[in-house]
Amino acid sequence: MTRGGSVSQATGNSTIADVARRAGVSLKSVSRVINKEPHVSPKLLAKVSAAISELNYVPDPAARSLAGQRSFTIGLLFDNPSPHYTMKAIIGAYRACVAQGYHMRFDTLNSRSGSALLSSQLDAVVRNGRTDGFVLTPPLTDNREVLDYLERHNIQYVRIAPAIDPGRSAAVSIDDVAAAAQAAQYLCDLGHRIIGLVNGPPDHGAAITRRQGFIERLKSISPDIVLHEAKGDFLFESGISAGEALLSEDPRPTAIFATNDDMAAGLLVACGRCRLVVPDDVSLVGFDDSWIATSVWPYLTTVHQPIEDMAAEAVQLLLAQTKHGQPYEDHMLDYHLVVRESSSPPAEVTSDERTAHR
Amino acid sequence: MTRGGSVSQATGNSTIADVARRAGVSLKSVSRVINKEPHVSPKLLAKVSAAISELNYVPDPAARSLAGQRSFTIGLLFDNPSPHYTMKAIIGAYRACVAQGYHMRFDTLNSRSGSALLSSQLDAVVRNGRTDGFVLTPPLTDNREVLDYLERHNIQYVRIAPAIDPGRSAAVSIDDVAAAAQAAQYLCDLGHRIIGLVNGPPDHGAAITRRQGFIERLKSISPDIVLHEAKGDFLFESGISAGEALLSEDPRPTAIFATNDDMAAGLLVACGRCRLVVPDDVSLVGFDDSWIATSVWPYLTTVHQPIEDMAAEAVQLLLAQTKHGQPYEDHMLDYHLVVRESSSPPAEVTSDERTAHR
DNA sequence: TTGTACGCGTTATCAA
DNA sequence: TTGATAACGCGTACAA
Repeated sequence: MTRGGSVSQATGNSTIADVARRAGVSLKSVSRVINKEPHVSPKLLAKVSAAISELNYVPDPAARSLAGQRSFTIGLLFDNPSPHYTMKAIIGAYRACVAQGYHMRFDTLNSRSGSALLSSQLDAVVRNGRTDGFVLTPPLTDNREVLDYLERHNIQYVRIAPAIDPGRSAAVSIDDVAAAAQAAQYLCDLGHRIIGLVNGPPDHGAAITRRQGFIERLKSISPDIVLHEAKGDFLFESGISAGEALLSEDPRPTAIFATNDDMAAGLLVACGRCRLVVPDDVSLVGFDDSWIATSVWPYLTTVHQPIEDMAAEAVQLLLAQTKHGQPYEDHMLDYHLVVRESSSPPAEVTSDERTAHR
Repeated sequence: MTRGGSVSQATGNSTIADVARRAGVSLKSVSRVINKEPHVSPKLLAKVSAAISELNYVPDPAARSLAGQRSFTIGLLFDNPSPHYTMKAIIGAYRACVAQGYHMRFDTLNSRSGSALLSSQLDAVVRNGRTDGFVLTPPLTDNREVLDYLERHNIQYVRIAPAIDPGRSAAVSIDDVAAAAQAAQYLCDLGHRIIGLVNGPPDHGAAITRRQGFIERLKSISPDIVLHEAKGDFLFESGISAGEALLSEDPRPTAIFATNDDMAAGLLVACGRCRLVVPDDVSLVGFDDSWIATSVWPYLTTVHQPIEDMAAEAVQLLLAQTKHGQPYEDHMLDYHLVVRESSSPPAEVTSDERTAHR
């Protein structure tokens, strides 16, 4: 109030012209610095940088996108049944977007609708979105219709955890085969020999890859291991029914691996209903290390997958690829098994039972 | 391919000039229609509307925000411990933003940092955000420093579930007092007379309001009801420790009300550790009806709060208020008790115990 | 390596 | 009630 006049200082909205004047250079030179273009002498860079920070200058994204080609917006595409996965992906991608001065949109597609509907959904997303590119999360990652559409329209995209067409686009993933194998190894090392497996939805590439990694390792450890499989769809409820099916098998599994945490939490319920104590009677291992893994009791042993980092990394790859047309990179991030309270060696009785049954 | 030439049709990027030409009017007239400005004759409106839909015209947000005042971006501010609440709020707010052609940002503030830090966090958010306004979620809703800052900088905002300074801003809420009272009534109707209460963080207005509503109703039903209180912070872990404290009370509560679902899920764990069966030995009631309420077993009886709708409504109020400077509205949305498997009448033993203790 | 002139698609000002 | 014209802040083409 008493300061009077100049509002522009307070809100930090100086323009590129202010910076140029203050640094004693041309508009274009400032622009070069902002966009990290080549042909900028060190001392010009220094002058401009100084002016920018003195004026607290922040480029106006609207003006940039109007003048340039880019919208400074990227889109995150989902069709994921697990809310926990979605949340982490949003957070991670958003972090990367903010860091780069980008907007983020997210949209949900229904990939199980017909191909006509799918393509009209894509039309809608693409048309009013004006995005510079998309990050695809599973299972969209492995949907060829989506991939084809994007390529046909010349739209940049990066995939998270693709299971098909490697090299078709930039991608960020973990080694699902090895991760699931580690879970199998862990359970066997604990002494389990009768093991259950809860699968994910059949259109979900990672679900298939995890199954494969888990089973292969089991077989390679010993041909005597008994494996029971059950269907699932990555949702909590399907974990309950899968668990009830698995626990009524004979011989009954002493350990169950679910291909995601939501279903593992459902297994916990099934165990409760069957009056079985976890981990004493049944060991449980999940996959993802999402919030639900530590929102149930006992806390779930699970494979930690850095979903936030993967999404952030995907955004960075996308931006790098839109700026300089680099060849497709495939970034492999680390996973690790997190051992918590839902797993332990099988009870003695169990091994007696097993021999009795043979 | 065979259609030849015109690319502009396919991608839908026609400009306001195209529309004006096609409708045979001036640029400004089209602009008026788009922005629903007054002084537009019906037949002009009809011509322009027709041209717009024929050309599939969508205004360029970048150009709009450059020429106009608005950034077409609103911000959602969080400092919420519960990830489930956050996710729902994001989804709801995002839905409303997309419907109105707005971008959405979200940022996290740490309101427990000192006031100097808080205000620099706000500076950062406000400066590089260029948002048209903010939606404040609890507990930021009741942080006077934040409110003061926003008003001092003349920034529009809407609060979700405010507990202080009613009328200071537009707001969206539910009647927390009545909602908690209904939970109390429900438990008493079931026959419970020894009841536990898990509180939320002290800086969280709704937590206080819920406590108040719950206790008042209990007292009004009967002065003989025994109430045990425990501290909590809205997180899962605090539910566990609160539960352990409550369950070791003498007389032991036959029912516990947690002021959010995450803590109620923690109570479930405490019950398990104490070898108490829910709901046979202890009834549990939560608040929010978030995902976790149906990701545990037994499913939680809880008060459903329409978080997504509240956030969406908040966005709409904000946009209405930025466009036409209307007076502050306070929208009250509906809640309802969702009875699931975590609650039942107290076991007979319990009422014997109660009389024995008196 | 640096600078100049122009245009991006829209809204705002002012006149008709 | 309508329309012409000047910004908005920045990137791009081209020139120096």
